[in-house]
Formats: sequence, C-alpha cells, structure tokens
Amino acid sequence: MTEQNLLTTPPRHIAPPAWKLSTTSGTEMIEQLLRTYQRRSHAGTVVALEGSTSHVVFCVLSGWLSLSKSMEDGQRHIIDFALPGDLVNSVCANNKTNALQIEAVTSATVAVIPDYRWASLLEDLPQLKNLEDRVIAGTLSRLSERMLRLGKGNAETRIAYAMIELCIRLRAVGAVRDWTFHLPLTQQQLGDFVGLSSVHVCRTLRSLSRLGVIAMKDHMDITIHNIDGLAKIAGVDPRALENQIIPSGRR
Amino acid sequence: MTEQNLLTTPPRHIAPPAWKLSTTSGTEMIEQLLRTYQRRSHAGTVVALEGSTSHVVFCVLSGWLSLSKSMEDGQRHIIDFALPGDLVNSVCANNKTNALQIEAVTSATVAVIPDYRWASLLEDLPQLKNLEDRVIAGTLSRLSERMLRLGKGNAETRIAYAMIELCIRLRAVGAVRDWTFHLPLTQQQLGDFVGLSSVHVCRTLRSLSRLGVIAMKDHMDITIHNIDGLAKIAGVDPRALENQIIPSGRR
DNA sequence: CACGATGATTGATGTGCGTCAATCGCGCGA
DNA sequence: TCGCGCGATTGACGCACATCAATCATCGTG
Repeated sequence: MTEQNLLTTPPRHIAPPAWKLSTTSGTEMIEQLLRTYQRRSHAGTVVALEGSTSHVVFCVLSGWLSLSKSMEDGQRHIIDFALPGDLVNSVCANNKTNALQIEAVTSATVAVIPDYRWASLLEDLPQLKNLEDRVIAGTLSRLSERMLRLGKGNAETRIAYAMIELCIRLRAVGAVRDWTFHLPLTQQQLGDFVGLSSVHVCRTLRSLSRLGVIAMKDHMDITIHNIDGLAKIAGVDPRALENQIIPSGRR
Repeated sequence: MTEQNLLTTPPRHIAPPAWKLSTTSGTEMIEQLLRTYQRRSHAGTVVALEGSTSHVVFCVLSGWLSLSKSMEDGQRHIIDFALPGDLVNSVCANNKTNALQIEAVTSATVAVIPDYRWASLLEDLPQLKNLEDRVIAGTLSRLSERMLRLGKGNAETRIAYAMIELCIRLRAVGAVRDWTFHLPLTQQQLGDFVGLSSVHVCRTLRSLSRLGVIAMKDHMDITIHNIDGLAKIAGVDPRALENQIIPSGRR
C-alpha cells in the first residue's frame, strides 16, 4: 500500500518523465524495452550486491530503491535513492563491479536492461545520450549538495534539505499533491541517508514540526507547510532548486 | 615550487595516464588539442565560478584544482580535488550552469576545451567515450566512498581515508615515491575536504603520526609508513582500493 | 633586522549528537 | 482476543568535535 501511492499517481503505462522524448516512436520503442525486462522486487530485497559483477542498467518503474555502501564494521550509509523514472548504472571504474548495494525500499518494479541492449538503444536513439548525460549530471549535483550539508550542516539543515530534495524529485513524477508526499522510510533509513542516528532523526523531525515548517501524519506522510522557512533552514535558495535538482527536463 | 614536484615527476610532454590510449595517433591528436587550449592559473585563482554558465571541459595538466560548494553563510566544502590527468565537466543538469566552484589550489596548467570541440573529438575517437565513462564512474565511486566516511566515520577514519585516496591517485600520475607525496593543502583546506575544523585536522594528523602510520615533514610532505594500519583505520580493504579508486587503467 | 601575515600547534571550554534504556503505539499472526 | 515485535518517542548521560584563544614557526617585505 505504500507503493500504491506511487503506482497510481503517474500514468499506469510506465512512462516516467525522464523517458518522455520528443519523438513518439522513440518513446514507444523504450516502453517496449522496459516492459520486456521488467521485474518485481519485494520490499527489503537486495537487487544487486555491493562488490558483485554486473552488466546491466536499472530503470526504476515504480517504488523506491536505496543505493548504499557499508564499512567493515557494518555501518551503512545510503548514498542515494532511486525513485520512479531514475536510471541507475551502478558500476565502478575498470571492472564491472557494483560500487553500491542496491535494495528495494518498498516493493518495486524495475527494468533490468542488459548493457549491450542499452548500448544498442543509445545508437538507435541519439537523444538518449543527452538524457543519460543529464541524469549523470543531476546525480553528481545531488551528491554534491548532500555532501555539503553532511560536511557543514547540522541535523536540522540536513533533514530539511532531504525533505526538499525528495519533495522536488517526487513532484517530478507526480507523487506530490498539495505539498504532501509519502516517505516510505523508517527513521533509521532516513538517518542512514542524512548521517544521523535514528533517535536524532526523530528529535529533529519533531523540532521541525514544532517550528511549523513541516507536518507528519501516519508514520511518514510529510506535508511541507512553509517551503521558504524550510529552504532557509536547509540553506538553499528555493528558486535554485528547480534547476539544480530535477534531473529530467520536465516541470 | 609546490607544483614543481608534480611537473617534474611525470613525463614533461603532458600525457597523464588517463590519456594514454592504445592508438598512438589518437594520443598525438589529443596532445595537440591539449596544447592548443592550455592555460595557466596561479595558486588561489578562481577558474570557474559556482553558478556561472560554461560550455567547456577542463583537463588538468599540472597542479591541483579544488571543486567546492558553499552555503549561504559562507561555509565551504571541497567536494573533490582534480589532479593532473583528471577530466572535469562541472555542469549541472538542464542548463549549462556550473554546479561547483573551481579553484586552483596550486599554480596549475589546465586545458580549457570548448564543448563543441570535445564533442567532435569524441566522434573521431570512440575510445574516448570509454575513457569518459570510466572517469565518471570513478568520480561517483570516490564521492560515494567519501560520503560514507563523512556520514559514519570519525576524524581518524576520514583523514586516514583521505590520505589513502590521495596517495593512490597521486601514485597513478607518478607523484609518489617511496610512499611519500606532497600535499599542497593548508589544514583548513584539508578540513573543508573531510568535514573537520582545521584545529581538529591538526590534532588528528598528529594522532596518526603518534600511531606511526604516517609521518609529516615540511608542512605537508606525507609519508605512509604502515599502509595496512592506515587502511584499517580508514575502514578499507587495501586490495579493494586498487580497483575502486584509480579511474584509469594504469597501475 | 624588525615587522606583519599566515598557518600550525596546543589548551580550555562548550555543545550537538550518539548511545543506552525505558516506554509507548501499532499492526500482525496465532 | 491476546501477545509479540518492530519502530517511534522521550529522557539521561557521555563523548567527539567545534569554538575560542594564546603561542609559536615560518616566510616575505620594507
């Protein structure tokens, strides 16, 4: 049911914004491909192991994935979330080893596209190359912004920024209505994402609630009540967000 | 003089490892291009402003660049360093706006290649595409590793990891001899890189010295005395480093 | 040669966040 | 229906790191 939100809000025939090309024929071609390689993962499933070899590109069709890294002592950090419409090519340099562990946070449908298939598609549809570049640039930009807060921001800054980033990304796929969206995360997971303990995530969320900038309902339904106040806490120019965080060209 | 180290150790005719292609003709073509667009920046110069528009690709030929981001209150974080041989395409999604501020840490020579020129080069030399992919994957991998330590590691872990990462990257361009290399950074800059105050960077470096894993001479000449101990503190498998951090294929 | 500037070093003090622990609330399965 | 378990919440306490401040070392400059 957590995932129902995400499945119903965008058009059901799977065409997240990133995939909307100008040519209709291209779009159809891609949708065909996505359907072919589509797979379903239950919440909590490990989709790809950190360090394993892999020759695929992932495209999220519905649900959330987490991309994480762990230290030897078991400490885990969530480097990024992959939301519907996101493209994930989790290989590291040189060899084809996964740099990140990919897990399904909610139950999710993911297109698992073989490398060679993706490469040939790129040749048929040169516009895709452009899209791929934008996705990569967007990812780097997001990571940088988050890193900045992780290094220099306090708990409120980090949480506020996470809320803004996720809200904007979710809005791009139609999963936000009236500044309200569903966060299918435990406070532990949110903590692993922003670099805080789950206890302190809790305190910080309540602190932000008390300030009136956000509100929470039913275990993680978030409403942003005062985006300007939230942006101020997060240390962002709200206008800059529009261009910086949304990877695809859509509104 | 800081930069002299970097200029003399690699072959003087500018061919950092990333640029070593299998075909000799390709290499010559590229070297020609690099010479054409080569420019010199003094230490401390701002090469590209955060938020400015830009249509270029940077290639570092000698010296260090820092890629940083600032919050409104002036707090700065160094997202990455660009070392000799590194490729920097600091544009964010959608528009052609620099997501990062690029500064010369030491005096540096940088090839500033126009976008269109780079694009046409990619068509002439398909191998370059491969290289570009590896550079991007390497960058993402480095950012992830650093983010993990930033989120979950203590001061010693972060500093130890930074030393290992920089040592390996510098070794790839021949700037390490007998586990010794020159760090052209103030402790303030190193702090902005790992997310610590300059005071605590100092304390941590001295702590690592006392443990005997590293040694320092003359304001930032670093020697790694015990790589296994250092890797243990950094929370890394030393063998994994070889593949994970070096973006190019060279040892 | 004294000087001022910049950065490293070291100590003292404060605090933001982690950790531990107890309680609460809810959903789920027997 | 009761109980079990996971996650949220809240309080108490401690620590790692930031901050402030003083001293020192080095270097370039008039």
